[in-house]
Amino acid sequence: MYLESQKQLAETLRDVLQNKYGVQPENVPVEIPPDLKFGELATPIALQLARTLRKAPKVIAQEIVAALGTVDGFAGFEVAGAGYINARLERAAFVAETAQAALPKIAHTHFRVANPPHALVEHTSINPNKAAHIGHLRNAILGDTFVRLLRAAGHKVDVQNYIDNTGVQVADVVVGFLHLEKRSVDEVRALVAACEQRAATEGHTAAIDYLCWDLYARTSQWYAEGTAEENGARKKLRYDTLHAIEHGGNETAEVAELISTAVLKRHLETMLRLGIEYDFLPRESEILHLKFWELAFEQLKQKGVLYFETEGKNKGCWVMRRPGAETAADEVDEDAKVIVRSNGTVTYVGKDIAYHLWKFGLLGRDFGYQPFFRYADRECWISTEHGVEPHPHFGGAQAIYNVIDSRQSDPQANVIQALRGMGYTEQADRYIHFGYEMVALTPSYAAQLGYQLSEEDRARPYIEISGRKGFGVKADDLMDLMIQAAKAEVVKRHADWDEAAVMAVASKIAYGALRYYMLRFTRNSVIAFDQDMALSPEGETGPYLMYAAARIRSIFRKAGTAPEAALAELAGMAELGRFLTGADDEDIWALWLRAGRRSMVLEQAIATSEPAYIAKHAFQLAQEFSNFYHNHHILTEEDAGRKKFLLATAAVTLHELVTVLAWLGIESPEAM
RNA sequence: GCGCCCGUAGCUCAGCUGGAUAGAGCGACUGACUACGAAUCAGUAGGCCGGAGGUUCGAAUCCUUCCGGGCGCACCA
Repeated sequence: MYLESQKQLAETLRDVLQNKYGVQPENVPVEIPPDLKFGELATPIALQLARTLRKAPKVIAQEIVAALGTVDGFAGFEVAGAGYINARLERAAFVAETAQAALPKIAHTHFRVANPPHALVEHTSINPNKAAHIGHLRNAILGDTFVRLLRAAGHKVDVQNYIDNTGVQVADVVVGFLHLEKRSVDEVRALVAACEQRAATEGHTAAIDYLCWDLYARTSQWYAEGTAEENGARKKLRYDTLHAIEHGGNETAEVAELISTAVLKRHLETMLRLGIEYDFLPRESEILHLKFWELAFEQLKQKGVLYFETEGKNKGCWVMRRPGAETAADEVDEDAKVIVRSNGTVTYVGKDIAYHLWKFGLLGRDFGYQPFFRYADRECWISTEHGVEPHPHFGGAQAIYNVIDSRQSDPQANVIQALRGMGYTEQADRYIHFGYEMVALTPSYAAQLGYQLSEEDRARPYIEISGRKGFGVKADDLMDLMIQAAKAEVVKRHADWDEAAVMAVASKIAYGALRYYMLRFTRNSVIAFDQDMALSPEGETGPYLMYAAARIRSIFRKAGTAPEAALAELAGMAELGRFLTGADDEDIWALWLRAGRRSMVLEQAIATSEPAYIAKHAFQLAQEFSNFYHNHHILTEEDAGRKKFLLATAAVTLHELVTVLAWLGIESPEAM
């Protein structure tokens, strides 16, 4: 609602400027003033035009206000400060329309886009060789939330989780199974099956991903703990194993397939706990076996992006210029990125270029598809060499978002550079590296988890999770710990609830707390995770937001009416203005204004690829409601009309809060 | 050496395309439950926005430079 008012004012201003001064500024800024006393919208346009029009800003502002006259939806305009134009909204109309928009039927048609953009979001992408950890959770939660935002805005979105099932990390656990533990293929197969059975009864700590977590650590250690000669042989074994897996069609590759598939299933289960689902799982093995690279290589050579180096350190390689590289034409570009090695094999970036050509539908070849994992209402597909028919089609997107941590911005930039060099500039512009910083632990939480910290460590703002130092938290363990902690709080307050009820609510609180904590920080800020901070009922946390919603629901239970009914009643009320103009009513107006701000915040969050804006918005909404709740007693209000209005205010808050929390992937319990 | 990110209140962080008195949470201190859930709310203290130049009517925001911190820069995946 707010967004519509803002756009309308900008348009009207544009007309006025054109008619009166014959100017067409690139953009007409319409902002939200720092304080309600300045109105609900404001523009500094007169200040901007002062120079070109050679007039005092205040004079221009007055002229514009005069020319604006009356505008639908606005109560008036005034000149303030050095030359601001402040706009006051027609409050009653704004409230009525915001309430209307919250009614179910209208809400659904609100964001129907005629020709929806097709976006592809890739996130999670965990090496399928061990259990997911806390860092992976930030990736998946960020990606999943962004998917929800795009879908809320009416985009068509495919969610992909890229699986590197033929990489060194998988090779390492395969080395562990075959050479440290000396198991045969059949033994590994039996072990995978046994783990699955045990996990079904004993829980996920008995599952294959937990087992691999330890084996992977042991193998990594084993590479370095022998004599120099032994270690050399072990390194060779590692790369021979890797190459056998890449090549396929042998027992080593079969073990890799068994392990990576079983671990992948576990990752999907882990993420499903947080409501995170995928549409398609493209695997590295198919990119290799379906020879995506050969097609890409032809294109790259043809378009001159790759050239064969005949001099210098990269002699004998096919290389590509790095973005922003400047070298004279006759000089050897020693800094160039190698795409094909002198032995003829392709590097990681090369494979990634091929994969991204596929994403944009520019490769001319497709994966085979087969169903892999069943969700409540849909199927998750996986790539395969020879797929089933019929199958859905993925790829060919107009825009892509890669949720990958910031450290990988260099290879990402190389892929974008290659696309640009091939003339796919539009695609390069819509290739978004959705980067984010790492998740660490607060020193106190690291200590709580049992890690030994030095004096120096304790003074740090955060403790980095590091395989080398042995700091790591499995995602499932973390969620279990959080549920236990939440459970203790729920039991304290609801001694009469049965175990199932307590667990259901405790899980919602734990998952919501976790998701909110991962989302409240902007992407390029390091998160120092702390369970107690995330679960705190006070402050900017998930539980605080859920509590606000639970309290509103409680009001409606006591009032004996439903939020929808309260909103519907408001629609029929006349003279809403009388509830919005009193000296004590400013906080109510502020709340409606916040409630009407949803689409504005959504647009901003998508434009900047920053889900944290939504988290912030949800918090402010809850906070303003709590303020309102303490200032106005709803159920004892004697003025019947005013009581209805207060109830509708609570109803619109609940509706907005629940909607926005759903975008964040957070469910709020009825009571907590 | 080159490139990217960061430096805002005691701590952790917001601050939208430059705009009105720089905000929030936590922590500290004061208050508010015989009214809808106190897992709450209200208030107070706390800031030369890393330093210095510059552009602008206007800079936490843009440019230059320096200081301090983090991360990248493989014929590894």
